[in-house]
Amino acid sequence: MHYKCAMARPREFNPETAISGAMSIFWRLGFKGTNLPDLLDAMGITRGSFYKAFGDKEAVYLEALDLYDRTEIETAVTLLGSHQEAADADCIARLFAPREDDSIGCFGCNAMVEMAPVNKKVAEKTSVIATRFRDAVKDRLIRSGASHDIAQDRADMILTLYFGSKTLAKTGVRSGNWPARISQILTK
Amino acid sequence: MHYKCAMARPREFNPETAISGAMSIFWRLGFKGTNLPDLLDAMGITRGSFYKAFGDKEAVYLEALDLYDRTEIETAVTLLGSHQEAADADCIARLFAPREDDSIGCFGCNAMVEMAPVNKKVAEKTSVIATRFRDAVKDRLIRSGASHDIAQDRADMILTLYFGSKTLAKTGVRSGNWPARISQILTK
DNA sequence: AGGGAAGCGAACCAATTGGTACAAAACAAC
DNA sequence: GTTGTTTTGTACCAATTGGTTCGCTTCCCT
Repeated sequence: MHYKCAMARPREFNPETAISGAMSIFWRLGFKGTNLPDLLDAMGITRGSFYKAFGDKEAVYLEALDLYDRTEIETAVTLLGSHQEAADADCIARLFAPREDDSIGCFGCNAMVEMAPVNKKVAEKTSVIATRFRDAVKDRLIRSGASHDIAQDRADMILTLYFGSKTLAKTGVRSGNWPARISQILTK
Repeated sequence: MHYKCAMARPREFNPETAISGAMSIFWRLGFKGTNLPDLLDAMGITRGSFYKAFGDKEAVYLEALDLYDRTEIETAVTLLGSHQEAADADCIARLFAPREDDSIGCFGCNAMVEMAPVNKKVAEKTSVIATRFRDAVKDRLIRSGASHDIAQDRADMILTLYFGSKTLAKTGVRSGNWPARISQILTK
């Protein structure tokens, strides 16, 4: 007789790794632009494991967004939180630096545009991500001595510029010299 | 015997009106998010007419982008070109005013995010649209006495803010008081 | 009036979509 | 080794996808 049997056959894949693969392809191709075969390929698992472990495509997309929040956004928030960096402007401008492939943009921004208007859960997550990012900028400015209102206003501006620059980068439209521009904003 | 017969049976629909309907639904749902039945419904025509008149779904999407350029963008460019409006800041801030339904964002921005990285023609058109918009801002600032470099920089900034604000609006993230912000940018 | 060119719309199509079923396989506990 | 439980992978599925075919209709032109 048995009382419990925690795990019969162990997983052959690492869920975190699989979600990371999902994030990559969703980031590049979007939700509707990614079909199951390609998604499974990117995750390195087969259909059976996919549906058993995660439920369905939407659930994986939401998990990918969570991972994005825990990694990319977290990195940015941490960077903003550490004052070892030189000036606020340099620290913030670093967030605007070009990536390996600018045409993929920002996953959060992509999700906002493609999915937020038609999927409440995505709308909620992307809204939280944007707010978290903005608040990290705001908190840093407050710690640097800005008033609450000034910090709020500048953080709003920087968040908006961030999303705009990531969007424009997807068509290859260059949008100028960010370090100079950010410091200009921060000095009014 | 006949030599030419330009048109046997006349169209029962207005192509411009049909494309306008296509623009509406593509704007709201995106390219991949719009299926043929719904697209045909929005255009008010049937499959036969659709493929005969336009070719395929992609061609209609490109036509819709052209229409967007000729109407929405043209309106903005014209507004920027007329100096009957009061201050530059007020004129530009008007472009940031909320629309009936903010969750649809800006069609050009949506196209940039969803399609530009995977469709060269869309990338080209959206790039042209963004550039045209930016140049209209720049030209206005130059006409108001700004130097070329200053005008270029401020127009870049405003374009980026525009795209960012339209993206953020899709999740309902409010991004503040635009008239004040624009005038702040224009006065350095 | 009648010939011919074009628009129209429904029936049809192959391919792809996301998702399920189920048998074989792998392991822990006994 | 046997049993029980879970993962895995393939075969399968219905529904939907964008697109084509083709007979019927419309109406310009002589």
